[in-house]
Amino acid sequence: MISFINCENCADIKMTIFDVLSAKEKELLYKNHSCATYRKGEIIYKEGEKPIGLISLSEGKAKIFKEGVGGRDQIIRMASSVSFIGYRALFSGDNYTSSAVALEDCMVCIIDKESLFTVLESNSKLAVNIIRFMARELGISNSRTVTLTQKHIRGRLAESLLFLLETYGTEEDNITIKVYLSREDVANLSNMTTSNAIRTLSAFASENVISISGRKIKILYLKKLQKISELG
Amino acid sequence: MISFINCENCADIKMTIFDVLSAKEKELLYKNHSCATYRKGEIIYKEGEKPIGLISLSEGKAKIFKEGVGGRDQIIRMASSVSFIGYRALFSGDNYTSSAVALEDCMVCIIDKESLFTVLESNSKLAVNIIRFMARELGISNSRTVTLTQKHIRGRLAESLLFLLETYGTEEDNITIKVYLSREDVANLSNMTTSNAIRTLSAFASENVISISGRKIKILYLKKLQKISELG
DNA sequence: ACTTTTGTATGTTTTATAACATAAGTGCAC
DNA sequence: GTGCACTTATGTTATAAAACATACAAAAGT
Repeated sequence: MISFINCENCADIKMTIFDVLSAKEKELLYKNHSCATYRKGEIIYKEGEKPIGLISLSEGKAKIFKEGVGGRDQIIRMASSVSFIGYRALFSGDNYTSSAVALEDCMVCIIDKESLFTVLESNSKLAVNIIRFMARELGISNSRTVTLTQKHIRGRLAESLLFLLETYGTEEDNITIKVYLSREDVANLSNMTTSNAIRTLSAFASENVISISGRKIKILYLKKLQKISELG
Repeated sequence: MISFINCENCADIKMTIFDVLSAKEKELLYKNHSCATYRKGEIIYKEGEKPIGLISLSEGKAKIFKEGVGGRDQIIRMASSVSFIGYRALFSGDNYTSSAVALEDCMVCIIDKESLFTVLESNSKLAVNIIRFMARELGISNSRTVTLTQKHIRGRLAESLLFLLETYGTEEDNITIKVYLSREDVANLSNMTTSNAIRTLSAFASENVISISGRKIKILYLKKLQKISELG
């Protein structure tokens, strides 16, 4: 847990990745961090901009997406608190190659780039943690490349729903996915048009695999959804 | 340059990523490395296997691919000497999530996992280099996810040809792509069926954008190919 | 309360691409 | 050299998904 204990906004940041830091190192990061809030729909960072630090999403949910060929967005990641966003460009030294938009009111904590790299160079354990973290992300990305290209619409949508379930969990009823997405976002996550996302969600609902009420989606028949996802 | 100067096989390994190592550290890696050769078509590693070390492709070319839903492969990376392969699983602690096959006779150099991690924990500069390297790979992977899903066949094939050109360069004539791939490999790289790869290559040839003689592909009109790739 | 905008839903048409079929060419084994 | 398997080539058909069209519902602004 990073010791941002003096910062009321970041007090709850639990980043096991920082477990390996000394008190002094944590202090340096703490001294050089800042907080910001974003309202639902606001841009946290944008494709082409230069990263100024490591952004940790302390509260709220965000979508990370790239603009595609015909202006069609592809969501490449759904972020939930607490996790890092925008770290790829920061580490590679590029400008952002994707954008982040708040899906609900968000609180972020930005650790200054210079300080982070100072700590990174002094503490190889942190660096190894980050390598491990990024290796997992790369695995997810490669996997998505295959499923998004090879699975059919139903398979892709089923996978997305499972993915949302895993990422955001459920409400108290244990079946309602705890995220509030437009059909367009669902489509952009699943590589399909909005029409087809609506259509296929309806199909799943009429098959009693899920139930829809507005943007709230309940998973009624998990096994079947998993099967649809696997079969592609 | 990693000081594998005593190893006749690895003498030519120039990995700037290891520049930051001390003589002692290089020595440790050297002592704990081994070499292997693979003939064209042989499997270097396979999806599901456990990584035993960091593999550096010292000579030859290889394709890295994942098996998709209907047994259809998706090539996620084309590797050329000198570069690392199979590092993702090594760093994440997983088993391999992709396979590597030699496209021509290959020589690899395997640095023992334990030794690598020892050096990695003692030298944060190496770790930072690896973080930077992986961040770039993640960017490429995300980018490919979007282009492979959103571009049309012609755009995807054009992009693949440009990608091969960039990765492997040309023969002495400056226009023949320096790699010898089956149409099936081209298809698996571009997310299309073999038929469509053949068809679209023929189309490009009849438009004088490329010329084909067997598996040798010449880029006749680079600008046009780039345009086809951009338009999608 | 009323219009305007935005999102959702669903039917119809069109199109890109896969699937299938077949033939010709190429390289390899014997 | 001859036969066999594999690759390349190309035409035809089938189909999944996009594009388009329209209607309705919900939210937002006036």
